Amino acid sequence: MIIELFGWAKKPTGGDAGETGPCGPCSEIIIDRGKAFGCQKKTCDINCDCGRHSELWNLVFTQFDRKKDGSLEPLPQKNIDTGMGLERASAIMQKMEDHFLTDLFSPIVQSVCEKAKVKYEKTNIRPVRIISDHIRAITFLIADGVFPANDGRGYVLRRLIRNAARQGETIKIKLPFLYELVPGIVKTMADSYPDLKDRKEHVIQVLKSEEDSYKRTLSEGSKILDEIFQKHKEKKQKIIQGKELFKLYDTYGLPPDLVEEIAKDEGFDVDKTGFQKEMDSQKEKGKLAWTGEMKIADSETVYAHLAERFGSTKFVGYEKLECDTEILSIIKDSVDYHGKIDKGEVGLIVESTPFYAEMGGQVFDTGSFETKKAKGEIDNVYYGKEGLIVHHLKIEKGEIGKGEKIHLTVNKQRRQNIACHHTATHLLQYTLRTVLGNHVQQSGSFVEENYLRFDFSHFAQITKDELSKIEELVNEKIREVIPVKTENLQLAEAKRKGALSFFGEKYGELVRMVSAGDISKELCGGIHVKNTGEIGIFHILNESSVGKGLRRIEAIAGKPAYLKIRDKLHSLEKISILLKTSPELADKRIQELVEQQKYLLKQVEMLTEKTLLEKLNNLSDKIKIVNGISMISFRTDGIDRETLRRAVDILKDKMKKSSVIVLGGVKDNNGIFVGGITADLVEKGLNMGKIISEISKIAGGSGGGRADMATGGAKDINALDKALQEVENIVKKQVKI
RNA sequence: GGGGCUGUGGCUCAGUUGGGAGAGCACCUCGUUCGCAACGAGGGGGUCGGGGGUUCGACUCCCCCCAGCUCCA
Repeated sequence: MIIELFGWAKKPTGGDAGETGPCGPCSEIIIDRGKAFGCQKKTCDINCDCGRHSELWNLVFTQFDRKKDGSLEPLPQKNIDTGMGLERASAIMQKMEDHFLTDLFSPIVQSVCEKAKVKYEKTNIRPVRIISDHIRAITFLIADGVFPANDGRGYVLRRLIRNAARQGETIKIKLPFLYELVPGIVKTMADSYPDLKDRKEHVIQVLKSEEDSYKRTLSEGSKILDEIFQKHKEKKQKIIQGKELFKLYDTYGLPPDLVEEIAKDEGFDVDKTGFQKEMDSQKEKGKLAWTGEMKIADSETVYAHLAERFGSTKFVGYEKLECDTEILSIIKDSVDYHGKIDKGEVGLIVESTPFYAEMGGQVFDTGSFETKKAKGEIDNVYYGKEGLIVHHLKIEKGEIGKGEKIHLTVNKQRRQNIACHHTATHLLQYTLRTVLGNHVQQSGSFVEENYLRFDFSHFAQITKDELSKIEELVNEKIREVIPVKTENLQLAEAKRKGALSFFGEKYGELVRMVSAGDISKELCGGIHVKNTGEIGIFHILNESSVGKGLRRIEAIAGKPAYLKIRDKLHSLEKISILLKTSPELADKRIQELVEQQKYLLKQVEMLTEKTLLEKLNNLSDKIKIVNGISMISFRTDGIDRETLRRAVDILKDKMKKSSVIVLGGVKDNNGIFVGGITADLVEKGLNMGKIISEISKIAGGSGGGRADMATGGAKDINALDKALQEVENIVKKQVKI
């Protein structure tokens, strides 16, 4: 029997009742699977969670925006959210009680059980279900090009992996194990998702590496936890505080339930409510930091309105660099503006444009505009809403208004440079796959006027040799002057022709394929040169790691590359002139100089020490003996703090027991004091820190240190000698006490 | 985007109100040994992640930046 229910839904992503945001009425289709599936109780109805009634499908008619005061404001754009659970549907179709026993899941469940050497029953059910569910999601996410990371969707993936790993432990499977489940999933799902097969190795590699790294994180965390146990045992405290529990999780990634388990073995309790408190306050902080987004939300609604009214902006930039068109709307301060505007910066919507808006990793075009009465610059172009291109104008002269004709011109040189970099990026991807292997997969890219960045999956460091080879091969393809073609095709047709698509990117049915001869075919909406020869030069600037298994290459192409290389050569030339050698020998020469400098510094050190020793040898007549204590208080200028300290050490060594040494001097117009006393005097209660502190004060400075060694400074250099004379009196005073 | 933690010799790390940069392993030299992590003596090696500031003096305190780990969104 099918029951249809009507109700009210908050926004589909959840949240507390009474929360603000989009909402509307909803209907749910609930299926009554018959008494046999239920709890048999008389009270059993659709609210009973016994499993007899199953929500098969739901529809949410989102049409209001709930304000803080509880009022409902109609949304400018209404929509219907609908969802039907595939697993539920198949469970019902196959008349199964448990989703995990349908043919979608049972092979996965089986392999998990085999791996863990457990049966699918009792307390094992929960962990096995979680692992089965997660590993499937994990496999698809990684196959779609997501990498474990600490933000965004990559973070969601990481959480899934860690949670699954955690569940594995409860049924005694040791990390790493998840990656071994991947082949089974690929086998089960490959019929419906043939792409999965090609990505199998990639998924396994990424997953295994993430599992290994999690294992490391856990063992690092365990060390910290052991320290906590140790400390608490000393204090005879048998509870792990909420704050500590939170810190273990927040900072070291140790899940609280794992800590709880280990703690129990050690006879400890954990404060879970305290943990929750800390967690809530962190969430609160995160929310507060979000308020800065409000303004953007404002302009988003304006763009939504405009997109509804005018539809997509017609892009003519593939063929033309300038065009005449009509002003449809002017946006000022996030409002659709109706009057004339003669100054400042505004957003502009037109009927058609040659300007490329930032998308697919390619930077926007810039350029200029002109109407009968006005002209100015266009310095930013972006999508306000899907398909709606917004131009950011700087009006320099005259005034503009809605409905007027306008002439738009793209900056040609800049556009050409961007095209060079974009095509170069495609050649780079081809080359990477040739040199490093087909596992290379684009995971991000950015192209602008004089720079390109390409992130891709690769599991080892790239050697210098490989890097030169890559640069060399790209340049070779440039010199082969290969024509670059673009064609619009059906998605299936493009795939058949072997076009590379960017995993995780959504494509419509009709796609644009950019190909350079036979070597590179990619689905791409960006701007390209007509022939690889236009690129001229390609030069790699840097190679680095962006994260685990992810590398980044930064490069430069076209005229900017030529200028860059020329600058580099110029500075090399300048360097070689300074070094009085040829560019080829410059590096060796620098190495020599560095070594020489090190040697010379050491010589200087040795010499100062030597002269210092000679000086100190002649000091015996300056020793004063008072109450059995040998005292030296001596001025020697032009010596730095470090050397004076060594001098004090040497003297201490020479004079052996019961000695007080204070050296003072002026270096670079600053007065310095350094003093030391022998260990036996420290025991008697003498304190050099105090002595230095006092004499520094006399000379208008301050100072201090340890009982056996101290340093200080003098601002009043003229009082330096007087201060040194005072040493004797201070020592006498200290000895009396 | 917002927090937390970490960054010290080739490696693993210590460094306690700011006051001489250290240990273990590795390396080099000499000697004793020559049965498996040999021993003893001596030695080389550090912009204390980078840049500012406070101070007589900063590995240590303050500010900014970079990298890694981690949590939240």
